[in-house]
Amino acid sequence: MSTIKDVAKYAGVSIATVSKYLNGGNVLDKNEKHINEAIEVLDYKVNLMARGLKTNKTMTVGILIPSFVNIFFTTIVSNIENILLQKGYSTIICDYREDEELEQKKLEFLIKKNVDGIIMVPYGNISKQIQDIIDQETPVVLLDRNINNLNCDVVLTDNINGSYDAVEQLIKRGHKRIGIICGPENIYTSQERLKGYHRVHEDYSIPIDKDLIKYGDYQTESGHQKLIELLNLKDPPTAVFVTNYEMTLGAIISINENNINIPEELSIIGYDNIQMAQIVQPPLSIVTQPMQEIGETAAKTILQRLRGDMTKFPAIYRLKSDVLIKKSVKNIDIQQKNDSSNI
Amino acid sequence: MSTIKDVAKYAGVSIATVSKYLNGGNVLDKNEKHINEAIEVLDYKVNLMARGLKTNKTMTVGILIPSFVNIFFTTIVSNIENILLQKGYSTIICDYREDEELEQKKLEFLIKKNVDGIIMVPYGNISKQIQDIIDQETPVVLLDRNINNLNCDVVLTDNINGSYDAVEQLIKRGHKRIGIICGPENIYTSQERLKGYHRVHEDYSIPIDKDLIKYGDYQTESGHQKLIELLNLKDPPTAVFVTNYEMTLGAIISINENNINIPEELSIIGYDNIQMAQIVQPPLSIVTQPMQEIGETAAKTILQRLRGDMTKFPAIYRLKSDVLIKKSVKNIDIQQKNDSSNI
DNA sequence: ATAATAGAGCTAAACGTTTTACTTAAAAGA
DNA sequence: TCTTTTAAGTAAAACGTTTAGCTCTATTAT
Repeated sequence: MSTIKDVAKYAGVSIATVSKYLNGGNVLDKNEKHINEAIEVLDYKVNLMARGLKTNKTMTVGILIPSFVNIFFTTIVSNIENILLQKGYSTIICDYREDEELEQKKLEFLIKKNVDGIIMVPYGNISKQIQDIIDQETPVVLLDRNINNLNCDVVLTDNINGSYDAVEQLIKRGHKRIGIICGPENIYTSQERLKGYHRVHEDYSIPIDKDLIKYGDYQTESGHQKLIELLNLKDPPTAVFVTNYEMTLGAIISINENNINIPEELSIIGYDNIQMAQIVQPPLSIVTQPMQEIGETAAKTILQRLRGDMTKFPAIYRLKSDVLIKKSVKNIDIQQKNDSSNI
Repeated sequence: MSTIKDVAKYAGVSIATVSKYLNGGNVLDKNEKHINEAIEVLDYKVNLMARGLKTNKTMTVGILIPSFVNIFFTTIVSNIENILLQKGYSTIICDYREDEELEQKKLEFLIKKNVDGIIMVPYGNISKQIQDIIDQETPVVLLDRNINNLNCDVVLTDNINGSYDAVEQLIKRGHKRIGIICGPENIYTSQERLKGYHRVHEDYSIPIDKDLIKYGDYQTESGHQKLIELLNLKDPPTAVFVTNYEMTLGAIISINENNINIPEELSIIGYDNIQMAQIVQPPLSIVTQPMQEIGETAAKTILQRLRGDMTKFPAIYRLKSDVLIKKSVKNIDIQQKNDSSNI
């Protein structure tokens, strides 16, 4: 492996001149030519370890997500990675398999690796560690979930209004008993999505039956389980809103297992992931999040901070989600009138 | 940030002694105590750049996959990452979005990052680059796809027999006109899966109708498209074998769009990903690959090579896949007899 | 008692860069 | 023409480690 020394010797200039040129400095035209030729001939590649040692930069961003097998997060990561790469940054991507302890360990690991910045989806009780990292001048961008009382840039989806809009669509189609399968009570997105459910009920003056609110754990199996619980209620809901992708999958499995006729017997709105929405019959209504935009915003924000630009810190980006209503939702206004006349 | 110098001073020993201790050397008990105390008090963390500069190791493995949004590959990556992390290696994971040019660029990027080894799923015409990398003593492990005439460790699934077994199940249930949706003709797994299809037909002395062989591109849309083409044949197949996850998804979409009754009108066997197999009604028969084992094997192999152990190079690991037959496959032996008696 | 050996510690050089402070040459100004 | 300014080049130190080769002390063998 040839070094900058070899290049300098070959080009007939000093090491400092080569280094200067390599880092965008001005050199005489003839020297530029010689240096370029030397680099070409010697197949010179800068040693990033040596450079990093001097500059105290690794040109690396750590990314920490709950799971590699969650298409929502990997889509975002793919976008982030591509943007950062273009700017010369590489990424170390870790998942913590939805494990609080592993989350801490992997975060430590990233710090030990001297990453210049971190983009992460927080999960457990990790705000102190994050604060320490920020205090040591390493920028952090939070993804998807906010942490209160933490001065940190964060990119969120507007979960409250996404949820609000979805449930509103159900209400407008005559549904009054609407089940919701939430995530864990202590998770940010879960709280927000439930809040949207509450608000829209309030705004339309529809009382909420506590039995219709089920708390899952954002995993497939809990979606499966909680949907059955909803169906087994004495007075079951006419529609169900499932608040993440995995649980939606679980709910669909339940529906298939029990041969429930969608939307005749039950209307359903799910969350995320358009692919699944397409293969389910009838087409599934969903709340979609702007995954590309989330990735872009996170990447741009960390790049800004890495540049040393701390304007508007801490920045909160709250991106809009979209509600796509398909055939999995039934308009029951008419039927309900029939029902009441039958009584 | 405190350095090894600070630790040495605090502990009252030389830098060399601290370094030796840090790297597993023996020191006097009292010195060990002092050094540990110093590390604790000063919150010392070894500077990996400096270490890397000296040792010429980055303790980093590059991983290159076709797509971050492909659950087959991300599952494998997750397994690899976790094993490598335990051994102190970090990973730089890249995807090339099924783009030959990007594949080359990202591979170069990994090399520029001085990774100690590479695990990758090859795609385009990249054997020369890989050979160069191996020649420069950087170990490479190929995943999922083999490249002929390249001396390189490789971890494969036994695609031929996986495909053979799947189609055999169809034949045993009386199917004689079996459609196959293959991947691109130039891709290794695609060729192997088609080979299995050919072999089993040969072994059961069933002639192959060329019209029943369709070449897709391993993307969702081609599965969608090719299934329709199969259905529109004058003499359509009674069963279809779809040879990867995305195309299976596409095929399911077609089936739903056209309200085709599975398995009454068509039997189907898909590929990979158990989650989807569960949400489809009736339950989908699939060929599953041992993703955990693939990841483990790849990780262990690269670790072995990084250790300098070159026994049995180049090693070829050929792991078995499994065929799960569910209700999406119909036994048409009886019906066929009826059919013929009706003629 | 002395020589040989083993074990631990130490000094100093090296890894490949960047960067500061300085030198030199050329261009501009008086 | 002589001085000042500007631009480019250079020597050398520094970044934080590892490691070869040496010294010193304590133990073992003779």
